[in-house]
Amino acid sequence: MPPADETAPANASGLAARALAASAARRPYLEGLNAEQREAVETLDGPVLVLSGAGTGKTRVLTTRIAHIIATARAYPSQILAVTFTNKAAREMKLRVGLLLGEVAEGMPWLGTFHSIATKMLRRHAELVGLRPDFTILDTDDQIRLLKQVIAAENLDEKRWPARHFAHLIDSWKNRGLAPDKVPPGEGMAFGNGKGVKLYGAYQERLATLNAADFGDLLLHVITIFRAHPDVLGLYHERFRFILVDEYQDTNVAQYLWLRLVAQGRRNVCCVGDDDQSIYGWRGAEVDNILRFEHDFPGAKVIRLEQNYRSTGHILGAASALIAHNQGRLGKTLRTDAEDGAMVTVTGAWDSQEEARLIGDEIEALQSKGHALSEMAVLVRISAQMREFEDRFVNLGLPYRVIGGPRFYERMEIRDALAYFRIVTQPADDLAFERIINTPKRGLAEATLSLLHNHARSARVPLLRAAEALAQSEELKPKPRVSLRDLLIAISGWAERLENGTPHTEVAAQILEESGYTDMWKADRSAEAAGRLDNLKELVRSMEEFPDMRAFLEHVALVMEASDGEDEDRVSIMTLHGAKGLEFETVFLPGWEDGLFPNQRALDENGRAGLEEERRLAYVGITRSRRNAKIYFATNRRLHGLWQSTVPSRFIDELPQAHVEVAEGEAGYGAPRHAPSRFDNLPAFAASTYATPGWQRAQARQRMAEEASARGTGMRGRGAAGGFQNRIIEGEVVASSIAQGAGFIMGERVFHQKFGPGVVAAIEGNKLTVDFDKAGRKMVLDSFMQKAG
DNA sequence: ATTAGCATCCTTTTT
DNA sequence: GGATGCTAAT
Repeated sequence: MPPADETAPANASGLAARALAASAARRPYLEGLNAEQREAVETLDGPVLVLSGAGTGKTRVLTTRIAHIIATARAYPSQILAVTFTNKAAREMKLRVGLLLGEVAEGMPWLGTFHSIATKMLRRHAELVGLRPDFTILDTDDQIRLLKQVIAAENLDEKRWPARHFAHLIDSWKNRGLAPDKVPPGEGMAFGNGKGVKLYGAYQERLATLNAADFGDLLLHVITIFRAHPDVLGLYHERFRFILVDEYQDTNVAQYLWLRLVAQGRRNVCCVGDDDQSIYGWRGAEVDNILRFEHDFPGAKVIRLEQNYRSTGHILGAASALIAHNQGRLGKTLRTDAEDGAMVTVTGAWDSQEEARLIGDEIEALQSKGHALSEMAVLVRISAQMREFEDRFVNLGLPYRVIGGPRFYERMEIRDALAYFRIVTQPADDLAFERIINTPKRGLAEATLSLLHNHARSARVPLLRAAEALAQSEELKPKPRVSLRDLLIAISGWAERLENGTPHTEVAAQILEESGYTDMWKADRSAEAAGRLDNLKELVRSMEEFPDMRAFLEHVALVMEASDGEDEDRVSIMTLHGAKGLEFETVFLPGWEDGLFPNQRALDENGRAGLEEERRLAYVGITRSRRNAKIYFATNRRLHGLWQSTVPSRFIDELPQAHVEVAEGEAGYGAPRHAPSRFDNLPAFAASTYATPGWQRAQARQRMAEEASARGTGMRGRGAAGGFQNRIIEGEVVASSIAQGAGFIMGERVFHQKFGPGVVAAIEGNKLTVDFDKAGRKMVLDSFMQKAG
């Protein structure tokens, strides 16, 4: 369908006249922009690359540019293509453009994520790649289940060739714009006894039969269409007078190819990005796209935004010096007019628990001084670090919010419910049918399913149709036959109700009730069951915003998010990746230890490029803060269930002395007291907490083990602390030895990190039986107990 | 058909 | 440590 749903301004001279008239008018939205920003906003014609450092007003430039285009009547909102990576960014941009123009602009139909815009295009031309316009979008889970079938169909051992691995491989091909026939022969050999490419092709065929596309297809199919049908591409050249791209450093090859095809029309393309904030290399982002820009769009104007409006001097100084250790940068020099403010602090902790304790205390201290919790964030390298902070904050009663947990639509109960909705609206959706056929349990498992599969394959019909035929025949035993028939009757009943206009939310609720799905969770005694039922209610409630079931499912596939109270005052806990684009007054950066951050695996797999990406991550972390950045490391951390002693991150050594200070720990917490350049000397604690006999014994044990390993394997690692690297201390040993001389007595009030306050009920060696006020009676190691005042 | 118990694997995350 | 996924037992 050609994109001709609105009339373009009648002709060029009409446009020019209006532009002239408008340019004479006042443009309040330009006020307050600095010279570089203003240039980035006003350079409308031809390709523009904006290199925008952290906190330099990138979003402001983008939104103002859009407002400028519209206000000067250079194009209608519907003639502007604006692409972001996340729905959140798209929403924010929409909102801010609206604010700038004061409600004048009706929604911009082509402002969205790469994927949502590609989907919109693909639905219009689906038949050109063998899909129907109402194709289903599969998520990763569906994708993997489908791949399992494809792999099994080739008689390959699923264990040797895991579907998950293959899914990554296919994604990486799709991210590079490679259809099955374009994959370099060598690469396909690596999987499935050399059948990689064949399997990829089989998978694509299955997708077509299912009338489905995975996330990678959305872009890839559109690229295929654009290449094979210049007339279709021409429609979009005609339409899009201006193109804007956010976070350009994160584009992968497919996105780049797509963009280049669309932008080669009028060449009014403006990309905004920061090579120093490229942190998605591992999922196919190509920083080189920034360098290629000038090559592909000759005569491109490059504008640097270097005035930082976010952070104080010390924070900017520390971050800039750190990132300067990277080679292969385009290079920017950020400057600020802000005061120096507080230095970046570095604090050492004995272990990760103490680290969490220190941060918790500091947050409470700030809070009591009147700082908002919503202005503080804990930014971790890996999600596994989050639990420790959650535990600690629960104990302190600090409200917190974890950002980037499992997404709402990825939860089991939501996916199950959606599968029901899908099969009702999309009879060909075999994956949905398979998901719900025996959920809740109706005695339709493997045996029945394989019978269905055989039928479906030989008759070349979807599973649902095969099931209908089978339910009439004698092939099934009476029991499964009856329950299959009941299910089919129910499904067609629901479909009918949707057809004849029963509100979709009502039908949805009925589906969940009548299928027995909610009953299944009501009968479940496990702790999460109640939450799952809530989620289901929330799901049905959220459907109200959509006109019908189909629109709802479309939305869900691409955008669905949990809506937890964003406006409450809470500390945020999130990964460094999740923090990109956000800012806080105070940022806590725990876990700066070699191996964790920079992450060992990034180093192993990608060498120096990996290290540089980790360093950019560190840079992103520090530059999230407006006033305070607080870095932490622990000398002992439990990884994969084992205690390991760790070495402070090399990034700490790279921080400039002029902007960084070593924090004095709270009394008794044993913060190291030495110069920042001497972090390698750890562990060298002399603080009182660790001067207990038990701890000294543990140290002696460490030394013995160390000497033993030195004799056995020779010295390794670096410097004086080298011997401590990679050494494993069993949790029990450390814990019980610290406990020596703890001297608890019966009836004593005690406190436990996890269970809270309680009373000692019995003592057995180093094990205490404690009646906790909240958690009841528990047996715990005394080393985990503290005496309560 | 269901489930308990055992082995295995551990970044980062969007769509 | 803990989630996940498979085997083996009921």
